[in-house]
Amino acid sequence: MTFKELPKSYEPKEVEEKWYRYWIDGGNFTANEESDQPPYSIVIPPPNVTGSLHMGHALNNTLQDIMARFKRMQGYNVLWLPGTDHAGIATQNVVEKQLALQNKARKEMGRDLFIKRVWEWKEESGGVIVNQLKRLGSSCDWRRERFTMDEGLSMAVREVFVSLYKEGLIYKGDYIINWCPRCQTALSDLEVEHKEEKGHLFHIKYPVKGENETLVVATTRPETMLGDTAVAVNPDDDRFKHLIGKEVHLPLTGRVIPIIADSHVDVKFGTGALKITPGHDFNDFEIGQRHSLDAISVMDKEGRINELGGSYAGVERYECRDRIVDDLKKEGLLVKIEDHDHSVGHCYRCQTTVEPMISKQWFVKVQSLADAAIDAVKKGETKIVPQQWEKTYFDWMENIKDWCISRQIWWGHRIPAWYCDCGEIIVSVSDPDSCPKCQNSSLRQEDDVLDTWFSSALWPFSTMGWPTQTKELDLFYPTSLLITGFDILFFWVARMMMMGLKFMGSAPFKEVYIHALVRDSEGNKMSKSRGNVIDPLVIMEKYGTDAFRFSLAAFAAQGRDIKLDEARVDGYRNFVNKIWNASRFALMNLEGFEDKKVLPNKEELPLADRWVLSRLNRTAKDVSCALDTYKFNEAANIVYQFVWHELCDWYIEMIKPVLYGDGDSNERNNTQAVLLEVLRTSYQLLHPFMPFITEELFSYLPGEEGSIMKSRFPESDSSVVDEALEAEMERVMNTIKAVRNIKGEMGISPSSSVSLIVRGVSERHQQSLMKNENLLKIIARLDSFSFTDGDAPEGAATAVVEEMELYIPLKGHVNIDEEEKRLNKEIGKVEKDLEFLQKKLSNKAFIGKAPKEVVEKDKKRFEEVMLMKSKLVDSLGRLKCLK
RNA sequence: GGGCGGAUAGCUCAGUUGGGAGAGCAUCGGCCUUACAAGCCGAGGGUCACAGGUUCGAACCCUGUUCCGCCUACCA
Repeated sequence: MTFKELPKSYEPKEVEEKWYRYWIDGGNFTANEESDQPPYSIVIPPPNVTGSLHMGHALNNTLQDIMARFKRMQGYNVLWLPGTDHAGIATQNVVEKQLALQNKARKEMGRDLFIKRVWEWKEESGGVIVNQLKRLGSSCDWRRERFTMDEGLSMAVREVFVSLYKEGLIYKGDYIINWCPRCQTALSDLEVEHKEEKGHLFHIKYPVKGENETLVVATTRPETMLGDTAVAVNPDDDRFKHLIGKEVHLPLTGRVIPIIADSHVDVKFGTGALKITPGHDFNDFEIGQRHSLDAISVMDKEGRINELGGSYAGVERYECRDRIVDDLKKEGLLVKIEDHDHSVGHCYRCQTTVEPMISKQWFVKVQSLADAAIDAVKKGETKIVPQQWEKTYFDWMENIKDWCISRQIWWGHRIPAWYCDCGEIIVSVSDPDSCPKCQNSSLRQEDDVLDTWFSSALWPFSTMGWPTQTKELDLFYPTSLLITGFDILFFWVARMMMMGLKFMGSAPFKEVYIHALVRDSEGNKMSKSRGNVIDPLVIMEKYGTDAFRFSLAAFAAQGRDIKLDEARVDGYRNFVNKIWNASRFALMNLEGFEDKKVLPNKEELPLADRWVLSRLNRTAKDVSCALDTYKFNEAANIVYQFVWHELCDWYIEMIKPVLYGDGDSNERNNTQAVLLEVLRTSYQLLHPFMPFITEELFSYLPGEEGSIMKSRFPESDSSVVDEALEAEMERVMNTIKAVRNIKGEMGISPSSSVSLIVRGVSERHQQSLMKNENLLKIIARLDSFSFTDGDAPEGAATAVVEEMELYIPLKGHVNIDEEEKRLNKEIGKVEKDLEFLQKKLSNKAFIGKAPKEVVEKDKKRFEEVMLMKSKLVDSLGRLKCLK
C-alpha cells in the first residue's frame, strides 16, 4: 500500500474553497423530504438582506452549523433552512441614499419605479451576506433559500393578515404611536431605542383663569405646550385641590384649558402639576382618554410645527423649543430651568429622536396570542436554553401591548386592504376587482406596508411552503431548534411563537438556544461608531475559518457575553496546525501498513494503544453529551484537550519506538491501525467545529472514500473504556513526569541520559512498569532502568510516585545543595497537604457527619501522603550525610 | 423604578447535584528529541469582590453591601 504525504503546512484558503464546492456539488447539505431517517430542522435567523457578516452572525451561524453537522453525522435528515429578510426600513434607506447620490428622490420616482429599483439592488448586492455565510462553512440547504419578499412568503403574509383581520385580531385606528420624522414612518414600541440624555426641566407659569394665581408646570418639552389640552394635578395634593375644575390660560396660544385631577400625577416630581399633551405623549394620551380631552397634533410628519401651532407654524421642533423658551422669558412666565437627565426614544434604524404622534395605523391585538405563547413555554412545548431567559420572555409577554404593524414606507408587503369610495374596506388575500357592496371597481389599495417582523414572524412555516400543506411542513415543522441572540428574543422569537401557535397549532421550535453577544476584548458592544469592530472576514483570512469557528465555539459559554480576544484565535490556529502535523506524522509512518479493516483485539495491544482508545471513547461520549446540551465551549475544550495533550503529547510520543524500530511487524501494524483509528475518530469529533481541515485530512486516510460528512459521528463504546488501565497509564506517566521534573529542576539537560532505580514497588506495579520499560526509557530518556530491594542508592535525586521511590544517581555532577533545595520544596508541599488532612480528620464532626466514602478517601490520602513524606525525609537525611 | 448577569492567576475566561481551585495566553528556566519553534520539557503565580449566615465542609446555597454591564419602564 502506498500513502499520500501531507504538504508541510496547512493552507486554509484553497482547502476551504475546494471542499465547500465539493459539498455543494455533492448535494451534501440538501434535506430529503422522502427520507425515512429521523428529521432534524433549524431555520436560520434571516440576516438583513442589506447586511454583511459581523461577529454576531458568525457566532450564530457557527453554532447552528455545529449542530447541523453533528446531527447529520448522527444519521438525522437535517434541514437547515437559510434565507434573508427584506428589512423594510433599512433597505429602503440604503436605496434612497444611492438615489440621493444621483440627486434623485424616492417620491419623484413614484412607488412602482422605486420598488423596481430596490429589487434591482437586491439582485446585485443582496447576496453579499449569503456568500459570507458560505465562506464560514455553513451547511445550509441553499436549494431552499428563501427571502421574506418571495412570492410564496408574501402569500403567507396575506393569508395571515386576512385571517387575523377577519377574526378581529387586526384593527385599524387612530392611536398614539412612535413616529420617525426622518424615515417618515410609524415604529413599533420595540423599534424605539431609549437612551439616557442630558436635558432640562422647564418650569412654566400657567395663569389661572379668573384668579390672581399661577399654576407652575414642569416639562422637558416646552414646545409641546402648543398642543396642551389640560393641566393635571394629583387629586390628593392639598396644594392644588382648590384649583381642580378651574381653568388656566395656556401661554402663547390664547387658549384656555381645564385643570383636572388624575392620580397618575406624582406629587413629588417637578412642581406637582403636569401639562397634558395627548397628541405628543403616551401617558398624556391615556390621561386624555380617561378625561375625554382633545388630542391635538401640532407637528407635521417631518417634525415641524404645523398650522395649529399658530405663529410657530413651520418651525422645526427643537428650534421651536428655543423660541418658546425665549418667548416665555419675555412674558415673564419662565420660572426656572433645571438640568434633568431623562431617556429619549430614538429610531433604531436612523437614530433620529422619535416623536409620539397620533396617527391612523394598523395594529395586532396580541393578548390572546401572547397567552398561548406563554403557555407553550410553561408547558414545556418549547424549551428555552439557558432557562434564565424564560423569565425575560414571560416578563415581556405578560406586559405586551398591541403591535403597530403598519409602516409608511414602500418596500415591504403592502397591506392587503382596499378602500372603496362607498366607505367599504375590503381585506382579501387576492386583489379584489370591485367592491362587494357597491360594485364600484375603482378601489384604492392601502398605501402602508407591514412591519418586516410581521413576515419574519411566519418564517418557520412560510419558508416551508405554508399555506400549502407541503411534505416539508409535515416532516420538519415544528423545527427542532432555533439558535439566536437574545437581542431579538422579543422582536422575533416571541412573535414566531405567537404566529406558529396560531396558524400551525403548535409552537415553531422544540428548543430555543439563546447565545450571548460578541463584544470586544474590553467588553464593549462592537459598533461602527465606537470603531471597535472586529471583522470576522479579516479573522478568517488571517487565521483560517476552522480556527475562527473553533474559537467561537470555545468562547460560547452559556449565559455569558463573549469578549473576543484575538490572542485566543491565534492559539486555536496553532491547534489546527497541531492537528495537521500529527496527521502528517502518521502518514509519514505508515510504511508497510496493511489495512485489515478491523481493529486488533484489545488484548493484543500494548498499554499505550489500549489507553488511547479508552481515552478516545471517553472523549467521544463527553463531546456528544456536551453538544446535546448546547455546551459548545465544553465540547470544544474536551476535544482540544484530548487531541493535543493526550493524543499528541503522549500517545504519539509513546508509539514512536514501535513505529521507528525494526521490531515486531505485527505489533507495528496494530499500532498503525490504532493511530489511524484515533485520528479518524478525532477528525469526526472535530468536524462539526472544523469542517474544512477535517475533510481534507479525512481524504488522506487510507481506505477512506467519500466525505467525512457522510461518515458516522463517533459513538462511545463503553467496553473500551477501562479505568484500571487508565490508572496504570497514569502511573507510567507520573513516573516519566517525575524524571522530567528532576531533570528540569536540577538543570540536567533533557538529552543527557540518566539511570532510574525504583525501590519499594509493589509486585503488580513492577510487572506493569517492566512491560513498559522500553517506553519509559525512550520518553524519559533513561539509559538504564532497574528495581532494587536493597538500600537506597546514595547521591541520587529522589521522587515519590504512589508507593514507589524513584532514584536518579547524580554521579559526578551531583549538586547536593540543589537537590536539597528541591527536596525541601517537595516536602513543604506534602506537609501542607498533611496539615490540611490532619485538621480535617481530627475533626470529630467531620468523621461523624460526612459521608463514609469521603472520610475513607481522606484517610487513605492521609496515609499515602504520610508515606510519601517519610520517604522524602529519608532521602533528605541521606543527602545530608553526604555533605 | 423593575429585572437579569458579572466580579476567580498579570490578561481572556472555564468550574451543573457543596468534598483539598483549572485552561489558554503572558512570565521565568531548559531544549533544533528525524510531525510540529505556530513546537517540546519543566517551574512560578489565586484570603475565588466584601461582610455575615447555613453546613462536618462553601468559589458554589442564603442574606446584605460595593463596583461593572445589559435589558426593561407611563423618570412630566
